[in-house]
This record gives sequence, C-alpha cells and structure tokens, in this order.
Amino acid sequence: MNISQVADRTGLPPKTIRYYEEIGLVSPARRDNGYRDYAENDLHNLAFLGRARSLGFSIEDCRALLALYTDRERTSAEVRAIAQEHLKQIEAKIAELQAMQDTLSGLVASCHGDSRHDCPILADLAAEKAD
Amino acid sequence: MNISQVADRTGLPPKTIRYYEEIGLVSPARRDNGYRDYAENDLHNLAFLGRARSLGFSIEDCRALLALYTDRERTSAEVRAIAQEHLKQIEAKIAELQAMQDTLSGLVASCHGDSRHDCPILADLAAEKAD
DNA sequence: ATAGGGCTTCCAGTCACTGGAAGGTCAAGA
DNA sequence: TCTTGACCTTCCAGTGACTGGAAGCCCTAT
Repeated sequence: MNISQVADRTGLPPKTIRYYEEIGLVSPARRDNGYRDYAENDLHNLAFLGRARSLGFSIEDCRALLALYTDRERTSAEVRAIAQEHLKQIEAKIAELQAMQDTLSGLVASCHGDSRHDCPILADLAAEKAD
Repeated sequence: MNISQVADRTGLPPKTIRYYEEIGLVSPARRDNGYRDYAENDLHNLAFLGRARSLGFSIEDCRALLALYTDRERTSAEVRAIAQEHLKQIEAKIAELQAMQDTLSGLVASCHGDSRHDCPILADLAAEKAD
C-alpha cells in the first residue's frame, strides 16, 4: 500500500507518517522503485499511534505504549503507569490554563474596549508587584 | 544595572532576557566593556513582558501589547481584541485537554493495573474505528 | 513524447527558549 | 602582582513534533 492510501486510512498526513519512520516508530517495506509499501500491520500501528497522539501522549510515550502493545509479557500496571502520569500532566496543564483564563476573563470584562485610551488590561500587565 | 540583577528583579532568566533583546523586545544600553546596562524603563518593560508571558500571550502578542502600552494614542479596543482572542484560544485548549482528560481518566479507571496482561487502555488505543 | 500526479530525499523553519563552550572582565584576597 | 572565582559576552546546537518547499525520480494515460 502506498503512503497516500495509508494517510487516507489513518488520517495522518504523509509527512507525519514519513517522520514516524524516520524516528523509528514504523518500518514499512520498500518496493524496488524505492516506494514505501505498507502492510496491514503497519497501518494498524500507525492508527494506534494516531489515537495515542490524539490523547496527547508524547512521541516517547507512544513509543513505549507501542512496545508494550506488542509485548505479550507486559503487565497492565506498566501501561497504566504511563497513562496515569500523562493524566496528571494534563490535569496540571488544565489548572494552569484555568488560572490564566480566570485572570484574563476578569481583565477583558473590566476593559470597556472602546476608543478611549485607558485600559485596565495594560494597567494590570504594567503593575509593579507588591513587595 | 547588570543582567543578573535584572533577572533577580524580574524573575526572568538571563538567557531569556538576552533572547528578548535578540528579537527586539528590549534594547538596553551597553557599557564600555560590552556589558548590558539596564535602565529602570528596561526593567519595567521586561516585567511587563514577564507578566504577559505568564498569562500565556505569545511573543508576538507581547510585542504588540508592549507597543500599545507605549503608544499614547492606542485605544483600549485594540488591547481588548488581543486579549479576547487569546482568551478564546485558551478556552479552546482547555476544552481539548478536558476531552483528553475525560477519555483518559475513564481508561485509567477501567485498567486494573496489576500483573495481568490484558489492558483496556491498549485495547482502546488499538481499536479499529467504527466505519 | 509528454503531462500530471505521486513518490523520494534533504534542508529549513516553527516557538520560546535552554544548555554549553570559549573567552573577556572585574573585584577581592594572598 | 597574581590568582581565583564569579560575572559577563557571543555563538552554536538542541528541544518537540511536525510542516513547507525544492529538486528530482517514477508511473500511468493520452
């Protein structure tokens, strides 16, 4: 199977698929003309990677998860540890963004946003920290 | 004022302060020996940048906000537009992360996480999409 | 024979820093 | 005076996960 068909079936751009090969996540066969030739198993692994990426796992997490996936001896504890750590990071990121959101929405609400020159947003940004 | 004092007073690392100069956000004077010499105004602008960055504004947003800050003729509408657009992005990002969080926390909860080999997390990642 | 689309590789750019190397400068102490 | 150590400087490279673009080969249809 050619790369553009794999792209269609996995939803991943061809560039990304080539990149995943470059960093050793997949190793499709090659035809005599040099074209990549993807087997069903490659397709399956790429779909796995796409799904893991869409859940926000890093490439290195994806590499580990894919290795665990193909390892019959792995324990579910190993997988869960990765997922739980990732979940923790996501929760931390959400909290950070929500703090920004709180501050920003307050500032946006307090700014009349018209043609006048005074602006509470800039005033806040410029405020000296209380020592 | 030397760079390390500015770093102490703004909370920004010296590397970052030099980087901000490289991309034209600040332009401190130089001493005869080549050392950067920061005035109070530079310090103030760097603190402004640090605060804006901590609210998640991109460098280009920060550049625009700093320009507006020093522009007596600016309107609060211009500032508010930048902040509101940024707020929208933050809200979108939060929604995206929360979707990941929902899925992941469900998967983590469903995985017993012991020495057994079956794992709902991997099963989900490997699942074929319903066509 | 040619036109087009698809495939290949390689290089550079993204964003906002961050680490490290190589070397100049300054103030304090022996 | 010399040395030590903490500063400061510039420059180069790397981060993560792609993405865009150029140059050129391959394949199929007309």
